[in-house]
Amino acid sequence: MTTDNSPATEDDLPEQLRIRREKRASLIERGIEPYPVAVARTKSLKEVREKYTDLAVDVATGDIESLTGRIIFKRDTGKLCFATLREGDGTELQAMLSLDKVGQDQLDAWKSDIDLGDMVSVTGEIITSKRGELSILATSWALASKSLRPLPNDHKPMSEETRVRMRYVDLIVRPEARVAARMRPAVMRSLRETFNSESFIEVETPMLQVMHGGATARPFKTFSNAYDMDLYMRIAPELFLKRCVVGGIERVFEINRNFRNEGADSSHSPEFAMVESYMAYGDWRSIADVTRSLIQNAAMAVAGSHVVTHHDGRQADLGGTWKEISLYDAISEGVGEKVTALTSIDELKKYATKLGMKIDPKWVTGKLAEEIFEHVAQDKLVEPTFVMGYPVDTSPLVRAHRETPGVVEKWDLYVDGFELATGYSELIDPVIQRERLIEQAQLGAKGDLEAMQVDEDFLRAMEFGMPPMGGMGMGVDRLLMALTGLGIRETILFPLVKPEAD
RNA sequence: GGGCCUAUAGCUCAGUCGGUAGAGCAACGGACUUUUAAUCCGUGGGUCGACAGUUCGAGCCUGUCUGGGCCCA
Repeated sequence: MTTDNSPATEDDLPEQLRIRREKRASLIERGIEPYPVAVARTKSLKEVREKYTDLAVDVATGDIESLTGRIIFKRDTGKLCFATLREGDGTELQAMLSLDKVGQDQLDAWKSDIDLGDMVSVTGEIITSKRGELSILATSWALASKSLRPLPNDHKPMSEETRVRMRYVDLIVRPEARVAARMRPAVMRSLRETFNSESFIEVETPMLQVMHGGATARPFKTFSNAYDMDLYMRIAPELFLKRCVVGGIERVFEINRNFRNEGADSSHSPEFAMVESYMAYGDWRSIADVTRSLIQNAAMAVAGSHVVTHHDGRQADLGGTWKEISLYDAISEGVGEKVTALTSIDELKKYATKLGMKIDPKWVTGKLAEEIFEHVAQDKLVEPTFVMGYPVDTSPLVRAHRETPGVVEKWDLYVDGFELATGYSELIDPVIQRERLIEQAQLGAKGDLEAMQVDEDFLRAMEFGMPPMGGMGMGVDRLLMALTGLGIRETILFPLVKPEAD
């Protein structure tokens, strides 16, 4: 936010903001720097907490330290003042200022100049109070940064909107926000370690693409001035990772952002982190094993167990091998009739209508089958479940099932009722691939905004020979959701939010 | 895209039947040398999301718009 120092604006400020600006001005007038370049700091609060774990009540250690933190509570009792300091990871430590240690002037200055939210450096002895609280008893103190805005009530949760709009404040006041922010990098690290231990190589492929592909989704479109042409934000890295495999990076992965210009809700964000991986000489089964390892190792890394505890206390067991169901078996069970990939669209429409579903006339046969599946089975997909065998017409990059006609070797992994990951035996025949992409392009020409384009360079790469392989993709945000039970906007530090009205 | 809920002090929220706007925390002034959301006494702080309408009178009723949340397709 830009600062506006015009007098009229200053006068319009709410009382609490105006008072703090006045305090800042007063400090400067008295020659006290409210934003010093450096303050004394010999240890973190965490280091002090870890060093003194078993002190008795009312003990003076003789150890002098300089500690910093944000003031989160203040308690003044006249000639003795208490303050709770908090540092970034949430570690707190009490600071004490007494008249006999700091003198009248410094004590008065503390009372008048220091507000909740200010950052300070306190120098003094590490002690325990008469109530046994580990504390630093100040001999001197200095302002590290003056806060010009009051912190929200530390004891009431901020509204969901305020939390998202002011994540920086959320991180100061809400422990769950601090945990969530630190869980994402822990999961990322775990994913990379799992890949590394299996000799996968991490690559970075283009986010700005000349044509979009690798998934069926609406892309964000942008424009390059230098190249004078339209570009697309990538919807998936798939086609580039497969080029890597053609080039001999036989086990490859990428963890990076994808962008999809579609709806946003509690499980969809317009930009989301995705891990995608390909394994030469693997297939849908071997890549499913890799996926399970990635998830279970991530659970172990953040929860110390394959059983994770959600924020609401509910536990989810991600351990062991996971249930597998067949997509078409589940549909057949749901509609009470035998349904296969060869069942006609008219039959499917009849079943869907009987189920009370609204049918989009643009849906192809396979899409309708998937919709029926979601309708009849989604509630049953809470424990980790591989749904095996998808229709060919919605999966243009997957090879045909080795036994079942009309089906491709694709699984979706469901956890907590949402789709967490997908995996294929990849289509490696360039001639069939071209046919599939041409079909997609024809859908696109008919107005399907999610259809893929024909990527001639990708087809050329395939024509050089692509080894048999398994591939997978998994939403990192959704993995965090599965591990924590949080909504996607709580797993993303700064989710897209519309600007506040003036 | 459709439905429902929601917007009031810095923060979290009350606000009855349409009749001059309330609480807790926070802030300001004062007291207090062992507090743990300290306590006690006192004080201030509001364009009730925006615009229009109904009405003698609107935080409250109606409409439109904007932001946020939930559910559905």
